[in-house]
Amino acid sequence: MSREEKPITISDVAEALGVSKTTVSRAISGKGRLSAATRQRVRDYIEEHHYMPNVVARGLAQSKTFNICVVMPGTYALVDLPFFQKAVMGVLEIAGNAGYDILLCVCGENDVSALKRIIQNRKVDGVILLRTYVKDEQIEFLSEEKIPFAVIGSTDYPDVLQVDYDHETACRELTGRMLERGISRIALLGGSGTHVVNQKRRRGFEKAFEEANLAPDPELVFMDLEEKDAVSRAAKEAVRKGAQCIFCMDDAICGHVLAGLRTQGKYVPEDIRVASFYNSSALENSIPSITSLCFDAGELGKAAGRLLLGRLEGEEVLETLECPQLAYEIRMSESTR
Amino acid sequence: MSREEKPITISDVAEALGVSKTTVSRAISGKGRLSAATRQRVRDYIEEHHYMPNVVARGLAQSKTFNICVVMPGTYALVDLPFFQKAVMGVLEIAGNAGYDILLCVCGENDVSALKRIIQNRKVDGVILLRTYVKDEQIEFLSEEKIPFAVIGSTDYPDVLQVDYDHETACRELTGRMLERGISRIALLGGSGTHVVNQKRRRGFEKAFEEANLAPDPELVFMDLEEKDAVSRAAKEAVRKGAQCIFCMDDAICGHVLAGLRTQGKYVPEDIRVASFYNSSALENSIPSITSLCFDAGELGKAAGRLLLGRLEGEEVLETLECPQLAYEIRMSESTR
DNA sequence: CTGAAAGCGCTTACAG
DNA sequence: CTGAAAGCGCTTACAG
Repeated sequence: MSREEKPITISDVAEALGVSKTTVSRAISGKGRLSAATRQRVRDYIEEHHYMPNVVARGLAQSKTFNICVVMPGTYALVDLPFFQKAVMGVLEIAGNAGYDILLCVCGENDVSALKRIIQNRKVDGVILLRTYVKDEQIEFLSEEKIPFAVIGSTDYPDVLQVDYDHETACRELTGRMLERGISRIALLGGSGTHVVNQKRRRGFEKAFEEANLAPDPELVFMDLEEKDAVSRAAKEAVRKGAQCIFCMDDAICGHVLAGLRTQGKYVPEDIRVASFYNSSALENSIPSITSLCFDAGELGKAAGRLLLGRLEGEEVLETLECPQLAYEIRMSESTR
Repeated sequence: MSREEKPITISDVAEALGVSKTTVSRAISGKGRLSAATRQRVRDYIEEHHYMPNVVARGLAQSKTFNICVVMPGTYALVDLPFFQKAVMGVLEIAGNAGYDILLCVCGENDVSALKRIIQNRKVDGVILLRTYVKDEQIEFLSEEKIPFAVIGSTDYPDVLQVDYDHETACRELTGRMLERGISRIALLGGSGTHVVNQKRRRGFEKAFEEANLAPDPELVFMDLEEKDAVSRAAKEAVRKGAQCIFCMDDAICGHVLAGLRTQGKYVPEDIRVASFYNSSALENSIPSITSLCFDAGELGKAAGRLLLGRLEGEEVLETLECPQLAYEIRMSESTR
């Protein structure tokens, strides 16, 4: 079936079989009554002649596209993180199984124009956001437009399908373990505070201190570190101020911290300990191995995919906020010995 | 314009203006004669009322989708490489500017079923392959079906739009530089030999030796290294066999080599030198800095996007094979001091 | 310069 | 159980 000899259509099938298009359509979709005999006849023919319904035409008739939009964050540094790549693959797997495809979109925190265009062009049936912000224009827009969507990450906006790990608890636990060992001069290096996940991580960090009747040294908390140099400087500062340990909010920051420390001739864990609130292949080759929190980005992608598809296909009742508490893992390694 | 109050259609516009749908359609597309006055009237109305044509309907009428499919390689290890991520972003930028969106697809070297489904569902107007194989089922399928497509990487299949750096020359040059310095016991560690790019790299490596009237030690060539452990073992072997330098075919392999050497207590470059045929953010934090070949994956993505769009929009004459020789960079760093 | 009408390939009330 | 017909929202010969 090459492009020249035009693809066979539902009319061709109907004609060949001496039935109506209606019948063929029903045999395919399974909707409406149909004698088992004719249904089988149609299916056999279709099978034999490799007929494939034109999804676009079906979409027009049903106001569906069988596409879902996945929105990646626009910040250059972020896009590089294996996290998003893995999450997309997770969504892809679930969507593919249900006959949906993935339309890619990149949005900045303050520029949702790409998403708007896709929605207004009606190219997709639903959307999955890979990252949430405290004030989130994407969510506001999608809610306003009443587009079905799900987010990876948490949000306080009402009625949104969301899936996330419990970052706050995870960070609290990891921090708690260090405090138990009497290590309390801990520096915290993080990215943008406008990301919900970074806020949760920070909150978990602080909670662990509260529970131990301690308080983190504000001088050791460095947020909004958006690029490599800023991270290196913060790491240097932390060392200078006598930090015993550096907590990194994600894998990218951790990579930069490790590089910065090596430049300074500081050894991990002898001179200073290091841990990361998110592990990834970016840290995989590190020696020493890095103490870190392990989350499965692929699982998040799958969960978000299932949530959205349920909303798309299932009963409209599924209006509830959902948040499967996925199980994270704390991996204690050489870097905090 | 929320989803409840149905989106305004071309008929609504026509009715409101007291003209025909034909006229509205022409005012938008710019095709066909139309008085400047009415055209302006239509455009003003559209602007004011935020009318957006339904791209799906237009697609059905024109047999177009305004989507292009980007095919990522399915191998787990590969998907992680920043290269593909960057390339996709490049395509996204070009496609977006032309009003096209990106449909994502993952294909294994021997499993093109995902691509087939997308094509047979007529979800896209064209395809971009991010990786080529010596025997390439994707290319065979797309050629057979007469689907417009472009590839990133080289191929010997006839009549395919392709864009690539000159890996062979680049690798030859880098290898040559080491040989000039009298360093000739060089190990080569590479991934699958079924990838065109890996063959080119190997060929460049060998050519440099030939030009110097030397020959590489076959014992120091390790191909088809598909996972971390295999790479580590190969690195160990290379050391044991007295290699002065290890060339890594890509960033992932290089990362594993560096980790493996550190485990063995070998220092770079004191004990052994290391260089990589592809640089990426994965190596960015490495200390010492790594001698490497630098290619811009984003540029490749953009070039491939332009090629395909030209083919899609432009004259059908554009049947020529094209291959802009993009300029690579050789970055000599500490790891080969 | 402008429009009526057919068509893109499906789906789905409505009849029978 | 099956079909004729209208409709999804556009585009495009063909007339005028």
